[in-house]
Amino acid sequence: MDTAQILSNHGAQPTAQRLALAEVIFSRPQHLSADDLLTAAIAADIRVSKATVYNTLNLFVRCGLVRELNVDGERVYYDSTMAPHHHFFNVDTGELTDIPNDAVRLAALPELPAGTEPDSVEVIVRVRQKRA
Amino acid sequence: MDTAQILSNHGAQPTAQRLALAEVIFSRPQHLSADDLLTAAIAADIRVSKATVYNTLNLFVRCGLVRELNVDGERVYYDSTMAPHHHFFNVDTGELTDIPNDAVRLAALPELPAGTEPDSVEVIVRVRQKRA
DNA sequence: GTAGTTGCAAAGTGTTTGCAGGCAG
DNA sequence: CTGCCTGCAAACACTTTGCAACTAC
Repeated sequence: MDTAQILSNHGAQPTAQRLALAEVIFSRPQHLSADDLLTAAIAADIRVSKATVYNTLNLFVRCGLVRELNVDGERVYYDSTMAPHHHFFNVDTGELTDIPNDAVRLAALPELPAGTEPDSVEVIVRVRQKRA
Repeated sequence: MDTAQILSNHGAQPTAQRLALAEVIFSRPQHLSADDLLTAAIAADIRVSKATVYNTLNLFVRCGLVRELNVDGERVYYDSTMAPHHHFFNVDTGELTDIPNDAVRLAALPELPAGTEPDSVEVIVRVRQKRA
């Protein structure tokens, strides 16, 4: 299935910019900020504006194509992999790496707040540089 | 032990503003944004500026008196409880509630990235309003 | 005195938005 | 034609910073 099909199937109209950005995002599993994506897009000769990058990322999140990651208050990261998994966050370098889902086992979820249903579970393991 | 002692012991000079803000923060377990704290402080007739609220919260984080929470990209929340525990985040209402630490059990941590040591583990269980 | 703290306003960063022009169906 | 998309610049929200006045040891 090609990228245009994937976008359509998720309810996102496959415009030129969105297709090009999707190709960059889904070229490999990665964690990108909006600015990272804009930079990568420009490097790949994609003619796209900052506003469209932001609009597209928000759209992709709503469509379930990418996942939003909040690890530090500075900026939002977007994860090109929707498969459930968790993250290491190196607080010294800002580096984000994946933890396979099966490497983390949670006991049965505690009782949810009244009137709510589960949406997702995110585990962030913060690590720091080991000092020599 | 009084609040001034606690601040001193954590390496924070106990100034009038810091003491007053600490009283608000530690009056009960809660999750506050910087603006929440400023509002609460003003309501409590504490004469303090926005800059000092931000400086104080950052200081308290560095001193290990409060914990920073990143749940949505909008703003940072500060948790008045240092004891290890996790959080429910209601994506519809923005409400944050605690999950007791023992309600979540993690399997042994996966191998950390080379050259790093563990810092902390944060589990966020996102929930949404159950539609009627 | 000296070093650290405060308040104000200005600056900074990341993100969103209003609007005119463009493109697609 | 009509509705959605794009780009630009301006607006925005949150947070940090420069600096002068102040406070505490």
